[in-house]
Amino acid sequence: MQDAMTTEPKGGPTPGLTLAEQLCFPLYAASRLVTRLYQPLLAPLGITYPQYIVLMILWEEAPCPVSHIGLRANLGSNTLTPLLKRLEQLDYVRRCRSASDERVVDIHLTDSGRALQQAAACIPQALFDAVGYPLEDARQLKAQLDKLMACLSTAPLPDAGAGD
Amino acid sequence: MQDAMTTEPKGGPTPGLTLAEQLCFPLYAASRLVTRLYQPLLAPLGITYPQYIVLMILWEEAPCPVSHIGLRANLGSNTLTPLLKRLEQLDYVRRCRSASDERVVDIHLTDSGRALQQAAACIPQALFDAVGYPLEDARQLKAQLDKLMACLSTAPLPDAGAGD
DNA sequence: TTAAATTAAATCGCACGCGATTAATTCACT
DNA sequence: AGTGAATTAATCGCGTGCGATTTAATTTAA
Repeated sequence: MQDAMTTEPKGGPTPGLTLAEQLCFPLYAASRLVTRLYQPLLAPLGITYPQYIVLMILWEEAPCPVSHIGLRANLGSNTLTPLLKRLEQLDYVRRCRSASDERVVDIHLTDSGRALQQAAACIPQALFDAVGYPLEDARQLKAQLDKLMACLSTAPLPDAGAGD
Repeated sequence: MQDAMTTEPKGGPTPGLTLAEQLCFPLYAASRLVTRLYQPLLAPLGITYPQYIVLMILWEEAPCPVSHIGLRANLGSNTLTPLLKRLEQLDYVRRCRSASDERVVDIHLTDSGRALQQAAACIPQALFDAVGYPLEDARQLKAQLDKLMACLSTAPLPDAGAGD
């Protein structure tokens, strides 16, 4: 049952690259696993994990334009518009076209939306308690992820065949 | 228009938990960013990032049942069945019901599917070169992610209201 | 001042993820 | 053998993500 394929420096093609290859999957898997852990805690509030992410931004900065949420969360209007419409249907936000610039849609929190912040306040703690992940490791992991994000953001988009 | 509650006062609720809250977002954002970096390199091969993940598993272990891929990638048949059908349409895999157990569908690599491994071999290197992320950091990040995964996997699914 | 470029959302299409259910097959137990 | 539990994929429904295009409003440049 236990394959030893994860670390096979013997004859593998350039061990460093293999490791880089391995980095992508834990990231993909861990992200989905975290989403799954949040889900049962968010379900009683009627929201999904991406909606929770957006609400965290709004709890800090509402009212703000859709584009601002997009910058913070790295999401486009193609994702945010339907998501925000769902939050509006839940009466957590209101979408108002800006008076000064009719192109902009400002997202406002409703009273329910603000109240939700209190209801969600216990979630991080509940998760941290359930998962036995040491706080110091969390700090390091976050620092590493921030560093990775910085590198990824400034990275030139690689092209397929032609080398520059 | 600026409420004092939005910006966190110094008496915030347990700084450690706030950090834990912060961990979820970088994970979510980094995972999507990595996917986006892979995409232009995978597009010429006609495959998506999740398809690439599945193919990496198959390059190691094909032929194997759908359920085995699901265990390795933490994906269910609801995700894998349509994904594998697309890989089959691309002539990268074949789906054959097992003779010994008719419930099982074994996934085989085609010649094209095997050839794809060579074509994709340069991708990790290309990315590693494009992103200036130090190898040593990648090692540490992977180690942290593996540790997190271990904790998440063994964690009891947290329930909303009632404890335990 | 109008035409062109720019910007912000919305829309469209497709491919995940995943909770839930269904259908078919095999296993276990009497 | 026979019935019920368990297992494996497939299916359904919904909500993202995201490349691409569209629409509307604003800025700019001519």
